[in-house]
Amino acid sequence: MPPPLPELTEAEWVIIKAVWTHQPCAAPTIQEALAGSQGWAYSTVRTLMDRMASKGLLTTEKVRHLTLYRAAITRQQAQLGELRYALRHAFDGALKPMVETLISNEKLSVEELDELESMIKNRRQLGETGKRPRKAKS
Amino acid sequence: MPPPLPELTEAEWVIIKAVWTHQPCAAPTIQEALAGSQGWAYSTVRTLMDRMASKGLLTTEKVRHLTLYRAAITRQQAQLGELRYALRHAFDGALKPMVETLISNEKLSVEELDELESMIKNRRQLGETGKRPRKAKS
DNA sequence: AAGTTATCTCTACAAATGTAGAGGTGTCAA
DNA sequence: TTGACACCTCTACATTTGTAGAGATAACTT
Repeated sequence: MPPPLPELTEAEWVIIKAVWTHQPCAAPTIQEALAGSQGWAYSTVRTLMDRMASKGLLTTEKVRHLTLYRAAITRQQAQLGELRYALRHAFDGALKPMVETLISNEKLSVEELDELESMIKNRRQLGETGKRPRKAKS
Repeated sequence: MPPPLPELTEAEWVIIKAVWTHQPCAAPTIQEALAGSQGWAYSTVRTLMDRMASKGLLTTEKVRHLTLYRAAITRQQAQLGELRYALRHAFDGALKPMVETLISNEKLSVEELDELESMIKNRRQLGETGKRPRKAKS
């Protein structure tokens, strides 16, 4: 079973992003894809991928001599896992301060601010009709 | 020198939060403060704190026999460090999708949505007058 | 069939992290 | 001046993470 909301290390992020792009794929494919940015040896990539598979982050399938890998979690799950980690530890679960910190510390164009604003409006309507996010557990 | 935007491990978060609350403080104070929630031995707490000090996350000052600890970074720095990690790895630096994910996956009351909305309005004004966040580097 | 190439498996090792025991030393109260 | 107590230092060990070499095996080419 993949962890529902995983936390990935730096190296794992690098790997899984390449897997999302290339899957289903073999380890050498990933090694080559990352050769430029990381310069990792084949055995490094392979070890990382196998460890990720035993953690349930990737799945493997053996086709003859070849091992095919796929991501066992979606990008959304991984993203949410990372956010929840920050939310839990850095903000004690308080979402508003977290969003505040983001908005006030990072650069956003006026257009992006517009889009966020309309997202919020949209969101409020769901709230007022009593609808709650399906995924929100806790 | 403290790292400008640190990333903390789970245990480090637990420690530094207690230090923010109690500082300046001795290791036994923190150990006692966390006894209920963590049940860590004194030497565990002490080792963690000393490692954090050598990483520049805490400072120490020796008063006679006693070692006094203080946080070397503010809560805001630590929070931002955590957020930047997520932003960099999970969202490839794209802030808007990150905020979107947060807003659409987590629960926010209508009041909180209101507050976020007015933050955004406020933010937009800064943008339009050409003002840029002082802290935003990159 | 033999050589070359692609892939795999196994093993290893350093650094970081989580956790703690054992024993030393300074301090204060009797 | 001797305990008792508080706090300290040192050492240790398992696990996770980052990184990779060496040698085995399968597969393709001629």
